[in-house]
Amino acid sequence: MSDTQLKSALDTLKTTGVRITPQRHAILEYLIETMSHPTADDIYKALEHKFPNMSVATVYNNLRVFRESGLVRELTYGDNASRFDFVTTKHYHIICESCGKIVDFHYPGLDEVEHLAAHVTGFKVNSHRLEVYGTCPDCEEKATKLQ
Amino acid sequence: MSDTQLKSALDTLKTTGVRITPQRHAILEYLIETMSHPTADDIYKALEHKFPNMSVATVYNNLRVFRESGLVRELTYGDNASRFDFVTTKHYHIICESCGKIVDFHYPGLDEVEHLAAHVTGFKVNSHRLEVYGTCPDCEEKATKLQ
DNA sequence: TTATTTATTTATAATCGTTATAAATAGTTT
DNA sequence: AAACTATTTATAACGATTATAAATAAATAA
Repeated sequence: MSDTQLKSALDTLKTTGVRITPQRHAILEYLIETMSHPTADDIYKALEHKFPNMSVATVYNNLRVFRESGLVRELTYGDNASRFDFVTTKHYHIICESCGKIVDFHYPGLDEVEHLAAHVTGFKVNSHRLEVYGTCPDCEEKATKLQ
Repeated sequence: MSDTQLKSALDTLKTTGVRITPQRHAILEYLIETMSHPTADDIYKALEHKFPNMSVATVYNNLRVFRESGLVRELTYGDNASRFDFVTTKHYHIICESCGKIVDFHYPGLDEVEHLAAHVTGFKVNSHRLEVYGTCPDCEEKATKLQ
């Protein structure tokens, strides 16, 4: 299944005239197979045994290429490093404020909010961002144990 | 009305034992009276005629104090500068992807999303963030004129 | 095939928002 | 007034990201 995802992603790149280099292949592969939401540096470190000479800039450059092709979503967090997410189905994120863990959850699209916002402000709406913040079960348990 | 907002904000600070310095007063005043969502640097520049010797660090320090007191909300945008918003009523933001303008809009709290997320992931939920992205009327008009 | 053009990678320096640090100043308490 | 504490200022440092230029690889033309 993740194999077909990779193939389809490579196809998308090919049809838009983006060359598939070994580095790009590896970054995509890693993004698909990992269940985490890695930073650029995570990816860089995960692949350094395979590409000892790869530059961080290459990771950033290619993540931008993937983002522009719609294959990857960038999750930005203020001063902290962005996290990157291979786009599969539409989902939202819940983030642990204690350890930073990001977990996916599904929710029917909030079309209503978009419509209301468009109506009230006169904007032409493109998209929205929704994130939920809290404490994950692990951190919650640790916190209660300490008391 | 913004006068009572300022007074109540100063009260909040006083009761939590935070000193009210001229700089803090001015920053709060500016945040309340401006209808924009300024960056730390915007605030710094807006007040430099009044406080020629004020340091940028002072602006950042005090915005952090205000945030921790719950008076101010920080809106983070990846690599770009954070924007700061005096907390009045609960509202969401719609952001123009062309010029960066931020406009407020109201929407009944998305409690349902929080509940679902908590249920599905086992997290203890604290808050959420929702933003809508699009093009503001001004930029939309400019875009159509160019064609 | 070889030559030429173009895209990509690498290495490194630069940028920019933000924070840390330490000295100077102002305010509070004794 | 003296001692203590909070705050401001000035400046250096940090860390994520981007810009730059040279080196390399791939694609196309001759």
